[in-house]
Amino acid sequence: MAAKVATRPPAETLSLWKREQARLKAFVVDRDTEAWQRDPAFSGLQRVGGVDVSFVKGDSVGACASLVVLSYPELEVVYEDCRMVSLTAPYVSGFLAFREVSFMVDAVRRLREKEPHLVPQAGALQLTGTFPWLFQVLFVDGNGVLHHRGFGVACHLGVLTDLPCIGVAKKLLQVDGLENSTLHKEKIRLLRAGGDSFPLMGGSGTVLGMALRSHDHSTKPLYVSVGHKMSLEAAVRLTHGCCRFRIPEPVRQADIRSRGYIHRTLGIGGTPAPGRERSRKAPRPRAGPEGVSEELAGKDRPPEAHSQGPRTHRRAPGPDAQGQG
DNA sequence: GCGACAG
DNA sequence: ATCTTGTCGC
Repeated sequence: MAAKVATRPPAETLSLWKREQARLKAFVVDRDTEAWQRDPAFSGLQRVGGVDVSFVKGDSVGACASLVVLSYPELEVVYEDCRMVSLTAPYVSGFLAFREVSFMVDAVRRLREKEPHLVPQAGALQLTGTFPWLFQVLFVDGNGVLHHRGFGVACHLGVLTDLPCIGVAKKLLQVDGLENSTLHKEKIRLLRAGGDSFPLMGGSGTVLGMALRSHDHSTKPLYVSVGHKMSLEAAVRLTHGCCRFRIPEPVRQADIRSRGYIHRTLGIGGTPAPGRERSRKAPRPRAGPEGVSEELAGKDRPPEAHSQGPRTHRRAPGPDAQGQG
């Protein structure tokens, strides 16, 4: 049965949420805090994470939250955690975090708890200093400081977990004077190669984020903004370095896997199809967080097979990611 | 009434 | 955010 979640929150609630955003915003660090972030080749970066929440169609409560960890620079999945959750807050633009962020924090906490179990081959993972985060930066589906009040979900998650976070949105949030104008579209047209970008300046003269052409064969840009503990420049450069396709691989894998989990668990649509769960050829019912298995690791083929076409060389994620001004 | 609306 | 179907290119 498709349960329903509260409709639009009363103004009083939104007021509280705004206050909470303002309170937490003071903790955002919008500069590089880690050595690898300043390294031209991101030397020392070994693990990148991605989070996403997918929804059950026709059900405003049921969803799947997922966290994946990928190796860098190979971008192969080494960890996956999918979990069914019950949403309590509706989606309100500007308040996305209040709908999704708690599940993401939970997933991070689960990983941190079972992390000692997972640290694999001692040689393969040379995390110097080693309070060994299994991942060192988290990609978030949504904006960071590019937000109505400068505190999008990527900032929110960053502050709550104290982790470096990058906000990656697929559409421009038209805020602080930013608009999807003719001029904006023209700037997009001028992005020629993967890694090209231009700054998004708010009315106050501050650069809120960057529009990034994530790879050579992508026309629609990504909108990258600082979440936490990372400079915008490093965020853009790393985002480019994590794009096999338009969407950064950590977020893309989190999305694919959370949707797949829903599909396998509930069947097509929102109908709990009891027959489907087991009748499928895969006898293995679940792939839980435990999976650091090889089957989970490299076994998926990207849907967009043509994107990796004749052009063999990707741009090295080097100092070429600046683009227009 | 019109336009905007991260996910 | 969500689904579907077909089509194209390699």
